[in-house]
Amino acid sequence: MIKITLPDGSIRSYNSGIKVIDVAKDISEGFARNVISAKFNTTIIETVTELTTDGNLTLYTWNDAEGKTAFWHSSAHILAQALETLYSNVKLWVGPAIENGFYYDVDLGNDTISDKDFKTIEDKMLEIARAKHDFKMRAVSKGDALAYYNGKNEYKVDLIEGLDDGTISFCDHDTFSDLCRGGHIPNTGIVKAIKILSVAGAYYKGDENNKQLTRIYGISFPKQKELKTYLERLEEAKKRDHRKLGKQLELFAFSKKVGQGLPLWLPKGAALRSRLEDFLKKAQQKAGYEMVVTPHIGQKDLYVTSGHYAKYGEDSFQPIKTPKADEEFLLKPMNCPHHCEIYNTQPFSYKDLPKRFAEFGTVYRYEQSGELHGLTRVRGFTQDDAHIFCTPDQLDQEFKNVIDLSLYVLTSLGFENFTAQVSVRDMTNLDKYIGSLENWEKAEQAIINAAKDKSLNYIIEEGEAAFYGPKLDFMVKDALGRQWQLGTIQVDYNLPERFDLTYKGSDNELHRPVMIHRAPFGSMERFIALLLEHTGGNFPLWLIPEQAIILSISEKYEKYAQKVLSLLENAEIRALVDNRNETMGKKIREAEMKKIPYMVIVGEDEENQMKITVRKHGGENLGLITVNDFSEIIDTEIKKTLQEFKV
RNA sequence: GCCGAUGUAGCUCAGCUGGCUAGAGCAGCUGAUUUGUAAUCAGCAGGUCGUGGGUUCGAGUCCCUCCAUCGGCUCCA
Repeated sequence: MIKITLPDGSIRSYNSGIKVIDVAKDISEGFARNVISAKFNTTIIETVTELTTDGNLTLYTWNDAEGKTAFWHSSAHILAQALETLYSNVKLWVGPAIENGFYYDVDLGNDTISDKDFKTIEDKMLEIARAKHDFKMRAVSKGDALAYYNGKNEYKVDLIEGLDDGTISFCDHDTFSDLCRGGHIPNTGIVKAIKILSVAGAYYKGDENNKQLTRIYGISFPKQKELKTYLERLEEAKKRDHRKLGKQLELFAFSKKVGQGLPLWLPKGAALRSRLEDFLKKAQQKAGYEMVVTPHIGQKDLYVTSGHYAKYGEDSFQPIKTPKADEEFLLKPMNCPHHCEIYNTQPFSYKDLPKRFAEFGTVYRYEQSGELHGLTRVRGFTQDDAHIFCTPDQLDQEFKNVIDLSLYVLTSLGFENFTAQVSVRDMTNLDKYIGSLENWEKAEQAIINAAKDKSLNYIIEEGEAAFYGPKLDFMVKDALGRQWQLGTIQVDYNLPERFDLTYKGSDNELHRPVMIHRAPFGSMERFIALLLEHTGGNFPLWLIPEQAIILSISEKYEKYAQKVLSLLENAEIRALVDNRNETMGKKIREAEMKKIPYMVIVGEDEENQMKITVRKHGGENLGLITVNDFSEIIDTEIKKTLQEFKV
């Protein structure tokens, strides 16, 4: 009898139906344990492996993350075999499962792969899959493993050299063998549908000084139908792409002439953006921030003092020369140095702190051209920046306050599925961090406590902290599932030191304040991009450029339409009139495509009764109502989505 | 920056293996129509086919350069 722990934790016992195919060593979590590849009856197992603990078998199915990982990792093996068959000089590096699918990094020698070759690769993979080869794990000694790859594949040799003898295993299927730590489906036949998605260059070990390998991305499924659904979803997601919507809704544009990565905000986009700024300004004012304004450039010396010049100087925009030979300015890549200098304009006592300087500060960074991406990654962008200068004792409370503000911002705009990434020190390499151990300890605890306290969905990333302090970043996914960082909260012990910032303590001695960098939106550009993708362009009513469009049934009602417009304007509703000589059907269609939330229809009936007919975006008809009623509907909806920030 | 792909009218796209004055729909303009909940009809106008060079009797189509965009890599708000 074999007991099976199901993914939900429940245990089921079976007398038969499980057929153990193979046992090998699995080192996936750094320790050896037995692995059993199993078949369950013959049908259910589209499933996947196989972990034994205390003689129990944990069965993962296609619906578990672990199951998908094993499924896709196994698919990567099939891809590798296909590539070895099709390309004679191929050298394999690694082929892991990723969130959606898998990839394999290979050195193709002199061969290249382009999307014209995808079909051939897919066909070869399907051929291998259909043959139902079993995946078999096999423990191999370090010597044997090295001997196998020596002279044939320097990448694998390099990898094996870093491994401990006794932890090395291979996976075989058909005539194909690959160094592998395990996690497979029982056989290749379970993979029924395969799509090669793209090729890309990827640096060996992710280091851009190394050779660039070819990375082939693919996805596979146990059923053809699932592949079809997946590809359809991908198509759907592309429709929500902020670049497409931004053009369609006339929010922003790019111009080759202005330069890549430099967005131009069109009237509607600019209005939306300033509405967002006002929203945050209002909350920040309540939270005790003071607005400041600083120039877009600064002397080179400013960034030498801050240390940014040494770090980014080479990669930034070239210095701006002036008629004076020895004078140099830089476009500002960040606002912090300017804000430090604002702090330095007057002496502060501990009673004055915290000081919170906020600015919508536009910064410029010379990002690599291949990195630019719509509004999410640009070369000129505006941060909703603020720097808080406080005493070490105030850090805890300030951090909590900033999280409150960030949460207010994110939830007010409908972001619910965000994660918080807490970046702390690499404890094995403490030398690279500046600031006292005690302060770091305090700050890291402050962040983790705050994250717990606010019951954030957070993960702790060790070693991800900047050299100057720990941080917490809010991460959000775009329409295609790519993660982006939005808001950020960073503790900084470095700049106060470099700019020699001080305050007078109760002991009449000078002390060093702690600095917090924070930006709840992250940047206006990226935030609006992700908001576009989240809402599909159906922004909250308080934010959307046009709240209502007045559609006249015919040109005969133009006067009445204009009258309604002025009434709506008086009620502070953003509206426009479509009085073109077109049919109602067409006007509605266009208003729908522009995603205008309310369509106000005026014709003979409306004019006679001094009322309006209202249709909501999507089709709901609110019937014949007065302008006052409509105005109240709008007010109510806005109040529902836009709450005041409470300190 | 690197690997791969793409670039035809304001927008979305056709244009096969190189062959007459480069096409369509939408948007625009003009006219007709005066419209009741997702496209009224007709006409007109609109393009140095991303840029520069090359091959050819002939290039939107083939080759090279550069620019921009897209998918990744490294980096990051």
